[in-house]
Amino acid sequence: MMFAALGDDTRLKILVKLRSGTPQSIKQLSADLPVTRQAVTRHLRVLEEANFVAQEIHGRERRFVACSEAISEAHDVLNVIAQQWEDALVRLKSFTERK
Amino acid sequence: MMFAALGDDTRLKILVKLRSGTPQSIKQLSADLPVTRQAVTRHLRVLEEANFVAQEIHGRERRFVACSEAISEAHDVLNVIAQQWEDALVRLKSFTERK
DNA sequence: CTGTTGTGCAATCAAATTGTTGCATGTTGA
DNA sequence: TCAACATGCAACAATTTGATTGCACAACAG
Repeated sequence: MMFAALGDDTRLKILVKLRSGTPQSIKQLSADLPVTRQAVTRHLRVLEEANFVAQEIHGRERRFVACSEAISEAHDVLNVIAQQWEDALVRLKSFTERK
Repeated sequence: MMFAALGDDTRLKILVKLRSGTPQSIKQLSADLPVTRQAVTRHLRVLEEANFVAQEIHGRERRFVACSEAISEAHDVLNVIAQQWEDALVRLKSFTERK
């Protein structure tokens, strides 16, 4: 799920790394993270399933970029909970009930 | 952690229930959720630790209300990741590094 | 006082999460 | 061609999470 994907420190760090906009390989992203490359791969899959990142295959590398759409969607849901966007309630309802 | 607290469907539903602003007891909150009262109690503790809710004791009841501060903090972090608030980067760094 | 009600706490359990190591495989470049 | 490199995949272990049941207890209402 969306927020669950953000609920891990390593994944947040990965997203921060991707803020630059430059596509980065798994190797690059693993560089100064305290976990193995394989662990980073798993985190990237979680982020991809929640649409926070997308990948482009480039030779033997898989380069990842951040997707701003999912982030603004998360944004919207927060707004609903914060009761700032009354008329977006329907969207939240469909969100919390669709699974 | 902040987003981890939001990363559960039941907890999101609890927050939506609390959108009304009316303090609600554990019993009330458990009412039409598909889990036991004890499970809801645990979820409320998680939400409280992340400062999404606060409680006020009222006789034998514990009534919970939503706290908008934590939600806007989550908001801020999303903004940073979305690269919309360049100058808030420092805050995110301290956030992701403080544990 | 006494029964009902709202909660807390502990023990337990299954499933998911996070991480590891080891080995296989396709790509690149000298 | 062949070694180095970037990954994928599988097996496993440890921890956390989400939920349950059962029992205890304090507060309210009659």
